[in-house]
Amino acid sequence: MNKKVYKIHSEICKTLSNPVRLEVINLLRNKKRSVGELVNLTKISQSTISQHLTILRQKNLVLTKRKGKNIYYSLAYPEMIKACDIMRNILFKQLKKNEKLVQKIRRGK
Amino acid sequence: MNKKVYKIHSEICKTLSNPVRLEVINLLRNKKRSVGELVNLTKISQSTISQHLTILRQKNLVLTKRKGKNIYYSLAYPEMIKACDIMRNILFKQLKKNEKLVQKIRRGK
DNA sequence: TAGAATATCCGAATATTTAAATATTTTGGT
DNA sequence: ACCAAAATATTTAAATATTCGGATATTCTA
Repeated sequence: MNKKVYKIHSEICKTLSNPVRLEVINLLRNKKRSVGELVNLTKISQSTISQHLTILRQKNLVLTKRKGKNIYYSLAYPEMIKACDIMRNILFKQLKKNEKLVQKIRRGK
Repeated sequence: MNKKVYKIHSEICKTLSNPVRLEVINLLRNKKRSVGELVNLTKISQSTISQHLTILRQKNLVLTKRKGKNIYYSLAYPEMIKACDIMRNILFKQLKKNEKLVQKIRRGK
């Protein structure tokens, strides 16, 4: 595999490696949402949300469509959700393992 | 979804958002590999490879097992590869779209 | 216990994140 | 067509984080 592929791949991952952007992506899972909706749903500042949407747009991970006063964002590649879900499952497995470890240590005392 | 989940998820993605670590993960796709093997296969400095392996270990994304003089690394969650492959497919789709765009612009001239 | 394999420390260069302030864009009413 | 207001985007700068390889340290085996 060409090194350039890893570089580009890493940039996609970097785009996903921010909690705000992951929350936004998750909110776009099956619905288009306007910027204002995303601000309300996340309770994150308009400026911050807009900046993160800009990043997602620049990386071509979201699409935009104006409807009246609002601009609606949606996922450019809905299969992105699958990748996120796999990672979330791994995350949950890790948490469970930690729980078990904590319990073992407790019992060991 | 709890904000903490997005935070942890973002840390997994951050761990993946480096070309060296992605190359290592890809090399571990179906084989255990020693540090030296990874250095030789990637042509990346021993120091750098080791630092990235440390990060992968800290995030519990790889497992280690000593065999003689070598320490062999393997994937803790082989399904991680699926997530990577989905992202790589998205990446390829994006590249194809760009190619097509370039051709359109060329024809338009 | 020497030497091979791997890990850590360091510091300079670079990148990311945030919200306030400000700018831009577009609508909807007249 | 024009204007006020709503919606969204951009700029800025300080705080923080990441990355790299050389130098060095540690660990383990034979």
